[in-house]
Amino acid sequence: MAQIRDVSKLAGVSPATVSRAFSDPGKLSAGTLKKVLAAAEELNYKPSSLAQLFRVKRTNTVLVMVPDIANVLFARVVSGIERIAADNGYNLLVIDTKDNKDVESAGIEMVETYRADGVIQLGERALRWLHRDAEKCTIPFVHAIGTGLDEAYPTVTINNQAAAESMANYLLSLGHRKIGVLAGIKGRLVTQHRLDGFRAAMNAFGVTLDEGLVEYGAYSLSGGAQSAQRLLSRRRDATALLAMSDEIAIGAIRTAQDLGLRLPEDLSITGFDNIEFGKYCEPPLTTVMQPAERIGEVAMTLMCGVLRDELQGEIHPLLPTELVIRKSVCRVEEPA
Amino acid sequence: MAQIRDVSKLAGVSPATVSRAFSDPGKLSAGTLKKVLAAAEELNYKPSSLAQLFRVKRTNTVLVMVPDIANVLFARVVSGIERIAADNGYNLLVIDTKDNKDVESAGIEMVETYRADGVIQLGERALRWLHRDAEKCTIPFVHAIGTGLDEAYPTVTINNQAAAESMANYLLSLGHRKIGVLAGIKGRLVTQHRLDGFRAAMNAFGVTLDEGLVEYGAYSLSGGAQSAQRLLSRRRDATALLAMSDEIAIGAIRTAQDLGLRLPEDLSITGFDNIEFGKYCEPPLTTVMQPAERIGEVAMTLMCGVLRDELQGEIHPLLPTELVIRKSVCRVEEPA
DNA sequence: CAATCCAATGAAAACGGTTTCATGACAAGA
DNA sequence: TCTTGTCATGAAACCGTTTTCATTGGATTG
Repeated sequence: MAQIRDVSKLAGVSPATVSRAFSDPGKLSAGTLKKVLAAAEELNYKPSSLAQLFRVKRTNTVLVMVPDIANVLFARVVSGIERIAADNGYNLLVIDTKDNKDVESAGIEMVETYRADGVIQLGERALRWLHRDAEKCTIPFVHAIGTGLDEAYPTVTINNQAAAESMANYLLSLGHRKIGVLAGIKGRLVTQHRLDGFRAAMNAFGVTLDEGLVEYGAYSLSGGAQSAQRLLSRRRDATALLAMSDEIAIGAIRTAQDLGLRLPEDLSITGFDNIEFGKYCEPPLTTVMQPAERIGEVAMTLMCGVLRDELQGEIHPLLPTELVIRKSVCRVEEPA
Repeated sequence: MAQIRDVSKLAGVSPATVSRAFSDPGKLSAGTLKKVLAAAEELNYKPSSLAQLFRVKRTNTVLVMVPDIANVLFARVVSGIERIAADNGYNLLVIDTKDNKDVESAGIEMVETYRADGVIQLGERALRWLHRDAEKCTIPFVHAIGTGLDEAYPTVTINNQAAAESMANYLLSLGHRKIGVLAGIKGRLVTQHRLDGFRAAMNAFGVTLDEGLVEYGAYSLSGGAQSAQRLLSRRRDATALLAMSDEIAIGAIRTAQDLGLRLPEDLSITGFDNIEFGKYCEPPLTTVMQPAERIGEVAMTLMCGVLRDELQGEIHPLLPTELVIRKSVCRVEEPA
């Protein structure tokens, strides 16, 4: 590969001039610029990013840490991040953390050792706190699909509590009182918040949450199928199941159907996220829309702000969710 | 951030020694090593990747170009790539090409300008050929989920023709003769190959493909729904629909159900890929398994081979597929 | 004991750009 | 005409490592 020196020689100018021809063409006279560009073209010269980045000590790269890249929701968020990153000339380094603490903390190191300018983390834990000296950890950091709204770093997520509450309200308004909950993973804050929202809605309706009707499990199809299996084999009095993700819901639908239940007549089921598959289920899934791509876009936009040191506006945006009513829920006859 | 010079001063050695303490500790005497490590620890020194990489002219990074990162199948392949990359100390730069030629050709430039050591491309077009001088384009390149088996660079994919053929055979063996095809995008080679396999199977059974029964469309849920809509509104004599992806199939199931068809009694439907959702459909989808994660793993393994210049063995592996029989297909009564 | 060899280390030259600072030419203003 | 300012350009320092090559002292060999 040709180097700047080769070009400068061929064009009869200094390396500095060649450098300027690429980084700040306005600084050169028209004649020199043309000469340099011609020489560069002839030698097929392209500045080495490695050398450039090393010199300016920026990588133009942001690291995205995903708990599971194969998960539909996360993949959509990444897609949104990617779009904005591309628009702003950033590259994306993607790491699938597999929920593993060690690889998460490696992320910080990547910024400290200049492999990335900042990190966007998706999901529960804010890896920032894994740093041995969290208070002093000042790397550019954005947390998406998480929960820490009171943190110093930007976060972008939805109001999980309110979203769950609105879904519960919908169910309640249709007469459901015995509502089972297919919760996600037990310790998770998201799970907690959504459960809180559910509880709040129930309380407002004067009914208290029956702990026997909540079942925890993985945020996945099989997790949903299993949770539903456990719940349904224990309790058959629920008229509706509120699942904490569409995947859980779809898994539950499978189980319910295998158990011979008619949906939604015998059992209403609701999801959360609004992934595309929900629309194609049988019955089509009633759910709450979470703007996944948008979350990614906003997260990356915030990251751009941080990196350019011109962050402005809300740094804890709460993106709007929306009830998506399809056919997996029906009215339940009020007991006489 | 502390630099090598700071550490060397504190430890009372030369920068070279500090460098060796990290890159090749065996070269140092036990005493010096301990001294250096202690000094580094005290200053919280970590070598700057940027400087290291610049010096050695490698990035330890491979670029992955995905047509659509939010697509379930591609996301799984990326997941496989990621696993192997992590195991081998490589980072992954991910670009969502959106099927856009311009961003695809930018990928080559990223290698030429030292932003990545090589590129793995997923999907149809081998971007390598976008290079202005393809023959001379010698960047490390691996093509996955593509088709060019005769190329000079490694490829990893499945035998699309054989896979489609086996599915068609299965359908034929159950008595189906009027089989509709929900093909993917028309120009695509994958589509072509799968169609070839289908045609071969039909011919072997002595029935010729009815062109009126093939419908092209996007490889997506909505694409499948629309293709099915078009096909079914035109022709109602098909007893089975062979879809070229699970998403197409699931979209078609929705359409068929909306049309009031009972599945599989009135219409059998088959998919392709074996994404997880297929298992949870109603009816559960009969499909052909494509080992997505494995494809990713193999692709990255090949890339490691190329980068280390020790490529050995088959460079055009054809990964095994497998018929996954569930419930979306039933036997059709032979006409008397 | 002298001659060799080896292991441990340091000095300094890369790596390929960017950027600062100096210089010279030329135009405008006094 | 002399001064001042501006613009285009070049020389050289610099970014933080790695790596080559030279040096030293101690161990090994004949």
